[in-house]
Amino acid sequence: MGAERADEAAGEWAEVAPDAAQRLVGAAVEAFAERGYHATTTRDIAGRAGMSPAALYIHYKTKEELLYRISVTGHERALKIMTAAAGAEGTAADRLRCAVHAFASWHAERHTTARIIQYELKALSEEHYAEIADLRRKTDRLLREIIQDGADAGEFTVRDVPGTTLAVLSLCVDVARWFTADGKRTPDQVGELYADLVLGMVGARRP
Amino acid sequence: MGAERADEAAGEWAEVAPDAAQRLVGAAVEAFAERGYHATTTRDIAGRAGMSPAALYIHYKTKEELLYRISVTGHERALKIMTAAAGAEGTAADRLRCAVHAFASWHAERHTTARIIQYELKALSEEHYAEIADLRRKTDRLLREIIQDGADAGEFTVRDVPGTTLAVLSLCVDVARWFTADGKRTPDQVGELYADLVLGMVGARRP
DNA sequence: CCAGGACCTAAGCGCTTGCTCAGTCCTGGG
DNA sequence: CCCAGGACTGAGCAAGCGCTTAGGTCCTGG
Repeated sequence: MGAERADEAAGEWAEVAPDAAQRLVGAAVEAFAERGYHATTTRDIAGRAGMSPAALYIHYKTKEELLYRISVTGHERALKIMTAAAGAEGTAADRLRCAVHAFASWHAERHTTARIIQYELKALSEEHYAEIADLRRKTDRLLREIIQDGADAGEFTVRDVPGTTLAVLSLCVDVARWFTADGKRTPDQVGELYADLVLGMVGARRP
Repeated sequence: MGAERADEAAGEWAEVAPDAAQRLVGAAVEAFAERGYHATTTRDIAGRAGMSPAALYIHYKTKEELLYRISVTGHERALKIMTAAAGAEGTAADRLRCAVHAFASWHAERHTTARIIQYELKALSEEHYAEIADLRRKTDRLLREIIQDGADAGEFTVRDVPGTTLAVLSLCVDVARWFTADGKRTPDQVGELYADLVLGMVGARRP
């Protein structure tokens, strides 16, 4: 059965209580990432968590609430990563390297969660979407500030700061689409490669 | 009604005959791009095309066949763009600039079609997916050859040719996710920006 | 020892889905 | 004029959907 794999996935959601709710969110992440939100049935989620379909509704009001919880948690974690990188010591190039490495490798390491939060936004309710959009704008702003700092300091050569910010975020986010655990690159190697490529994009590649 | 907008979208599918089949594929592109394949109903597609639900099945055997047709046509067009760029005259840098500009701006211009062919692959049947995967590998190979040429000629500074190829493709493909017609950038401007950024990635930015 | 709440299930409701089919309409060749 | 055949529709089927309800079983504290 898939119950064991669902338990593995639930490791990322260790702070969710009670245990049944944690198993359900783990199962939902797995199923949503594999098949997509709309193609996943509540019966499938409950089955992966080793429960009857009705058990889902004791812990979550609707299927959409499950998606929302996953989305909030994921976005908060992504924002935290970007905040840490933006607040680090060093030159703008150091901070950009750090941010891209962390952001890209997170999208590889947690590609199941990342896939859901990046590609199922349209399945959220309007109110929930608005909340998520706010978190996304904050992440965007942090990265833009790093790039703007580097441009102001003459470290970077950037023609279009918002456009470059968009491209860098887009590059990192799309890792979730193509990354597979059985590929030839580890998440850390992806982070390394991407940090290097992005420093090239802003004209600040190390010698 | 949405029928007029579906007709507009069908302009891209001018060679599809008869007329009803063309309107249906236009309506399907619009609906799939807006809501996603699984969230789109056959009733919705038929309705946008101004027909009854049953009319769809005269021209297409299943809903999946409609997705498959869109996917094949889209991938063939993307491959054609990449082939043209790869076969152009000039240095590797010229060809890379040309390829990225064309590929990225196509993903912006035709972002509805592109969104479907890039993000609904998992909804295809196994046989159809295999056929599409072949087209994707060809596109990938063409871009990799350009980058390899530039690296061999000493025009580019690239540590990891397959990895860089993956990143460049990923960057262009993801345009389909974020691009909207009412944004502040035209498809051509996106192509321009992206070509410039990618030349930076390979360490060959023009002065 | 048992009351009561937390947790879970079997069964199933009302609805929507992809798809079918008998029959109607329309067009063009004889 | 007729009528063959393709395009299309109205009605609807079987299956599957999200979600609810009635009723159990267990665990805990008094």
